[in-house]
Amino acid sequence: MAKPLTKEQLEQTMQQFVTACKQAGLKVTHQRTEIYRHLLLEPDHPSAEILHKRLLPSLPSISLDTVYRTLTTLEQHGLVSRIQTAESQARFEAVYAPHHHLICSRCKRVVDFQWPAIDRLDLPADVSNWGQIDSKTIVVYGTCMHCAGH
Amino acid sequence: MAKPLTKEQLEQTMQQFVTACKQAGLKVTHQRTEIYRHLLLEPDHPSAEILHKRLLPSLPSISLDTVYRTLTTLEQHGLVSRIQTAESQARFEAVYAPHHHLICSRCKRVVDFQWPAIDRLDLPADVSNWGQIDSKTIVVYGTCMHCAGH
DNA sequence: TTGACTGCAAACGATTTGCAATTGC
DNA sequence: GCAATTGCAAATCGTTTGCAGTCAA
Repeated sequence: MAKPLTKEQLEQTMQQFVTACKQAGLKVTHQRTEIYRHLLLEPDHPSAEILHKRLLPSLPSISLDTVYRTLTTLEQHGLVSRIQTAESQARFEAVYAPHHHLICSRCKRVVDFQWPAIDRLDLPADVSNWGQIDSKTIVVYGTCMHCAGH
Repeated sequence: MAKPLTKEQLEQTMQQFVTACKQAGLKVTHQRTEIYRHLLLEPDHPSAEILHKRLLPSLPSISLDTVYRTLTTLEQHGLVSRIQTAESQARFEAVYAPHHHLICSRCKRVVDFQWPAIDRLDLPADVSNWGQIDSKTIVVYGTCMHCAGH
């Protein structure tokens, strides 16, 4: 279900990120690459605050508002997505292959899963009257094994 | 896609609400019934603030914090649900039949739709290793007809 | 060099809280 | 009458913003 990137995949994705930034007219700053790299390294949908804490050891001077600003900028350029939870803090992830979310109601941890069968399935007919569809994501709520006890 | 309640359905649902409150040991206050009634009357997933504005004509003294507190209380008792959007303000709805959400990226309006085919479908096998599933909801992002232009 | 980006501090908006008065049971 | 609930005001939390200095191109 989870998918840690290999060293090569990480390098390659970082290269693509740099290219995408340049194409978008965004400057490739140390802060931006580090933020993106950490999103890839620990793809557990961290909040801006958590991400900031993770960045401090390698970038002691980075400020929380830069993290916020960068995530917002990258989101606007489709490189990062802000995910929908019922919590107060927003959570972020690097954009990649279509996937869905399992959210534990207790620990609030978000885990990705794939469900190709759904991705292929067409929405009900009457939805097409509503408008133009961009994405569909399944959000599953429950209690994870860890929280359930054993 | 949308489903306004008939007068009888509204009455009946309100009765069930009162019963559920009593069963949960919650006092049936005027504020609580009005909040719940308005969620049923205009099932457009209002934010606490919008709901508060709607309540003011009939309950001029109701405060915004009571609306927040009540929604949180009712949510804890499973009578209301807080829905997941990528916005800063939370949105709420009365709990009822399983349904899914269409969210317009421009106007942020949330519309319900049914998709029984999905409700029946089992999740991928490996998800069962994750834990106990409570609910699954599809969140569809796109641009509604109204915003798209014609 | 120069405009985009950053860090700082202060502002902001959404939501929560402590407390005294009020109300349902 | 008593505990739960409310309204008020103030506090809190997450996030955004103005500004002056800094850095990638």
